[in-house]
Amino acid sequence: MSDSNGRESRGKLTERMDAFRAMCRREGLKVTPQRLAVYKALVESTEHPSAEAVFRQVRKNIPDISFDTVNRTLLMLSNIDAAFVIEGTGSPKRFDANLKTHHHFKCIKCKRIIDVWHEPFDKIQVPRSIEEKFTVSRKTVYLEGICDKCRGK
Amino acid sequence: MSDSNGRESRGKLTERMDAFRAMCRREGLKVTPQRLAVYKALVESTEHPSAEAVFRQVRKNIPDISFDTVNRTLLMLSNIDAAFVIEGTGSPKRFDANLKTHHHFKCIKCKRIIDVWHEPFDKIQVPRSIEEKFTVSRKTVYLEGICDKCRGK
DNA sequence: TGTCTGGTTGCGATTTTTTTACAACCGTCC
DNA sequence: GGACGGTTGTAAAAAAATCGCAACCAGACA
Repeated sequence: MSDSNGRESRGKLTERMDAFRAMCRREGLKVTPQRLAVYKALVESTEHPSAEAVFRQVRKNIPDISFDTVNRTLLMLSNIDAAFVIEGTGSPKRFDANLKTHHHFKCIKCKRIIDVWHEPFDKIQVPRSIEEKFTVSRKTVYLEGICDKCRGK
Repeated sequence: MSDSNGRESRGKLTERMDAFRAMCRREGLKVTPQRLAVYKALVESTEHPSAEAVFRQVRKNIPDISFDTVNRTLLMLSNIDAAFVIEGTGSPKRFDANLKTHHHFKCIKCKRIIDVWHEPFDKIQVPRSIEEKFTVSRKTVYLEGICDKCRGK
């Protein structure tokens, strides 16, 4: 179950953590406290955080974790399709563990990334000419511009 | 006029260069040999090159140009809407001077970016809820996956 | 055409972001 | 409980982007 924003409700966190453990085992990856903490931080964030931001968050609970481990774990998550790197036009990489089909708007001023929930976007059909040649693993609508907070300036 | 790929035909290069001169003047920017060379290299490329790649190309004609100038010029081009930074999920930034509405497929293995020309994608409508709050300056469909050349491996 | 002015360039140095190497460590399996 | 092999932390460096400044030159005007 999810709320109107499509975000998993709080009670589902335990379930997602369990599912994550299962994914790791399925992939032959060890379930370590660091990985659990990184995944949890990403799932709980609504900010589409960078590795640096996840690092800051995770460090509150595991002060000795290294940035490298956080970064490697995030890349691992996108490898096993437990999360993905958000499309966008600049560094640093930004991550998202919300696997429900949705889209993004990115403010080019404040770099904020806002979820866009819009049925018609979900239904776009990849043309056959592409589907025949390429294996499309991700399709999404990407919007860019100025957000409400930055527009006033 | 453009061919079936939407790419400007060769004979139009002079026109585009003239148009670029005009854009610079309109923006109060000086027309320098470096800027002309960078813009020309980007227009002539079909590779959606990175700053580094444009740098390598431009250096063939202007051996003493600095990377910094190339990079600054590319960012300038996107500022005046003569080009844009391509959406995508990793560094380095990739640029595109083809302003005709089109979309991209990016191969996550070889990082190649392929133009996607597909009418229905051009017609997607930004939902009112977004349009009311934000100023959308760019909207595009972004596809990601494995390209034909990488699939065999 | 010569001169002036302010934007532009090239350089060097820095910051930011990402990646690598490797020894110590610790989940997992038996 | 013990062994194996993947994982972690550390330090270092590679990759990418940015900054400050003196010399330079495109554009404007005489």
